[in-house]
Amino acid sequence: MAKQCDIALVDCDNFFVSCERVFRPDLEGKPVVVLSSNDGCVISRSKEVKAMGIKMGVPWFQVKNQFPDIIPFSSNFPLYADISSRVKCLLAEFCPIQEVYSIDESFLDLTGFSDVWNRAFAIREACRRQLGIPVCVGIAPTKTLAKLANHIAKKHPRSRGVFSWNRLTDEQKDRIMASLPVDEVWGVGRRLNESLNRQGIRTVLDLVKADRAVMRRRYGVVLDRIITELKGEPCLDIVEVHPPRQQILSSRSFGKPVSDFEALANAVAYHATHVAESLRKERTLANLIQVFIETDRFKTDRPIHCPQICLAFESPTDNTSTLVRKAVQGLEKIVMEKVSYKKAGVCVSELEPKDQVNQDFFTEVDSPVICRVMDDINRRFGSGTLRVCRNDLKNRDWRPKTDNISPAYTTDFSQVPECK
DNA sequence: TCTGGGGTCCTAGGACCC
DNA sequence: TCTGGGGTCCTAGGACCC
Repeated sequence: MAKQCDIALVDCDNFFVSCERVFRPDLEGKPVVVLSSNDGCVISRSKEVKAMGIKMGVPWFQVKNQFPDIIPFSSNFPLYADISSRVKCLLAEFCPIQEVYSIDESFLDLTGFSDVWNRAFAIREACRRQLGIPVCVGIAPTKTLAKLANHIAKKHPRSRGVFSWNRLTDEQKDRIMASLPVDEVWGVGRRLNESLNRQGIRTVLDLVKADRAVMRRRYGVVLDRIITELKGEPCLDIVEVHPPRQQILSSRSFGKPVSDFEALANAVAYHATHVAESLRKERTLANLIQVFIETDRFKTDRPIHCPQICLAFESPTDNTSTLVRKAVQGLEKIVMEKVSYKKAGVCVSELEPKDQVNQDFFTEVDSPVICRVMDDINRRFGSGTLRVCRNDLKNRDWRPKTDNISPAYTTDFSQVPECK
């Protein structure tokens, strides 16, 4: 028999809220939410908020008046990204094989350690004590089961934050799977859940016991892999090094509707700049650029207009000026006069690694010196210190609302908290 | 008044080729 | 009268994730 693997999923508890609480310990035990861009939707909830029945993703305006005690934060991604990287570094001290799955989750391959169970508790303790971030750990032979085990660790206080599938008897496994609805499974979303329910598959156990051939035919390879993993047979590997991204996108809803062309061009230039910086960070070059603008999709009394255009570069590029120029050209082609837009974005694709691009004698593939200088200055003095003209601070009417933003405690010297 | 942003993978179907 | 079939590639759209 093959040796059983110990795959751990470490998942931070309500991560964004926990990050805010690191610098605001007075908020411990109080209902706190973090909102999406424009203070639009609830994207992280403290357990007090979950207990009030407020669902993930609900529009903030629908709940804020009803629950005046809730303390809202606009999202502060530089802070969350910084704390996230500290968590990943700390985890690396406990396990050399780590897949960084998302901003608040990592898979660790603990197979071979003699102290898996105690190690999981040690991880939890270290994250709490050294970083102030509560985490839960789920351990299982496969990633899909580790996700499930993590869910149990989070939900049941008796687990004290760690749950191992590998310590269960077969009867216990069946009992747990029979008690969990099928949509708790990683990869079973709303549509699949509805469809499975119609077939009479309501619990995780129903799915595991379902006819494999039928499932495969009806739902394809994805669900087939999920079932295999739920049976304890791994088919998803730990991905230690992420392949380069295939597309890079930057977009935002506006704080208020925008019809002025200069303001739209400013937004598009802002996103093109952002995308160019990401390309240089990833060391990839783009062949295609897509520009899109959208009217308010929630306003049903007027037509929805979502034009987009895709343009090719003459040669692959990561140059801010080139991207901005092309993006604004695209915008000119799709924008309609006297229409109010609510969102704009830029997406690049057909990316290729910079060092593998065929060098063409007549075109410059290396970023021009000016981009490197811009990156250096912006890194040192703050994002946006040096910009192209289109990306000027005038015409920033489109800026999203961030009424409840916390300071950049850990990434800006002028905002480091003071001790008195 | 007010409704996020950034990704990946899979599949079906059409175009095209021999 | 009768009008191939199999393979690949590409793309758009759907579904899912956090």
